[in-house]
Amino acid sequence: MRISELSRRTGVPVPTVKFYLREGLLPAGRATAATQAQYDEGHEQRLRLVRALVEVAGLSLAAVRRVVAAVDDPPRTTHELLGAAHEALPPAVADDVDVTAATGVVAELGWRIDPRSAPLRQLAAAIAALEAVGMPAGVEVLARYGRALEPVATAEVAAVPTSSREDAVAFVVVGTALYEPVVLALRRLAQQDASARRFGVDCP
Amino acid sequence: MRISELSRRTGVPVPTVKFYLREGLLPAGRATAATQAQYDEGHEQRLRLVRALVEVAGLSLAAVRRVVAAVDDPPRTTHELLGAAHEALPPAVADDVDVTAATGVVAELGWRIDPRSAPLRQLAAAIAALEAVGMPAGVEVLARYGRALEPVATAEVAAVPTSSREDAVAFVVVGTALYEPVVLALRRLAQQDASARRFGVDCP
DNA sequence: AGCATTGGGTAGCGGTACTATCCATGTCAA
DNA sequence: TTGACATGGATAGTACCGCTACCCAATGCT
Repeated sequence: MRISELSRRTGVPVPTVKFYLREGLLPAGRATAATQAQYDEGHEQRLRLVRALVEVAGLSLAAVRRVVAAVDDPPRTTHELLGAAHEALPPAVADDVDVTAATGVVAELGWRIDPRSAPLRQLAAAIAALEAVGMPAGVEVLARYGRALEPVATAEVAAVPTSSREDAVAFVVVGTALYEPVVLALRRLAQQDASARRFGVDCP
Repeated sequence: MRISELSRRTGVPVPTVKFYLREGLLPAGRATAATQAQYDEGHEQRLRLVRALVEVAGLSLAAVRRVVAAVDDPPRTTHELLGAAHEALPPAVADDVDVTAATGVVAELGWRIDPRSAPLRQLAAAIAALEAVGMPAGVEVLARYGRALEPVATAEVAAVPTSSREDAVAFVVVGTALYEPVVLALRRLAQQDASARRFGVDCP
């Protein structure tokens, strides 16, 4: 298909598709002439992925670029792939944060975590922020959160397909980023339900 | 204290503090003269909150403004306060999304949710995005996520202090926004642990 | 032949979050 | 008291992001 068809199918304006091509978020089409190129379903799929990462996962184009780079050039092992996906995703946290508290939580949970892991620094930053606003979170509270999330993560990792390399890559990268809004929305909904139960409100 | 002291204590540059004052994120100080004003610990606390919401929760200044507005002018009931906090937080989703799938998940979980609830639309948008990239999420999978998050949300709502109005407001608004990075970071860490267990890696 | 479409490129635009500068007023140490 | 410096208040400017508009020559479609 040509660029206008790609645009029509995905609802993304042609100038924006061109912009993504320039930015390297979308691979170039197969050139058939100086002013003609062909795009296929792979391009359409990639374009949908980029839009979903931007609109739903709220990623910046820079983060999207890192994510699709991980998709295009995946590390050798699935475990490393997960690490690459986590490195690509925001929030970026400086290397020099004090991860002591976060490491304590992880230890309490008995998890095996690389001490340079990006999520570890993100957790450390979040803990520090809670302290800064005068709402410190104790290790046992954080461990309760962690234990609640354990079965979810285990199920997710168990669902990673091992049959095909590409399937695994897509699943890990997309799943990590696109399920975050799902988790956040469900947490908020669960809060509303719990709040309705506790404070007793009539819902229309 | 004066503005420079406020700046020194929080690490926020003086011009930025002035900017926040202009934007209404920070209430004006008590003016003692034409070019002199006094700030107190309340200002310092608010400034820390604004910075935490921006840097850790990743909120835009517009979202921060909505959040602090909810803090300053809280609704009557705690349940409505939670709703206000959820409305103030991103992602903003159009009113006209199809919430059928999201409502189905909520029904499966047996939750009592206002059909106009913002998180319901956010869940609907996330489900639609997963479908668009070819990774549709079934009701039973989503319900498993929901059930895992239930105890967390129940514990959070149970922890809302009822003694003081201000404490409740601060807890709900700040807790909702600032615990989201905690949840996301812990989910990623749990994934890394599960991945290490499944794919067997040596961690240094 | 004629005209819209395409690819390819540059330039501009609107929004966000600051940052710099200016200035009249005020503080305070010498 | 005097003079250096800080402060509040305002305006203007900056840097980045994510597009969007425009232009042009080559091409395809009729």
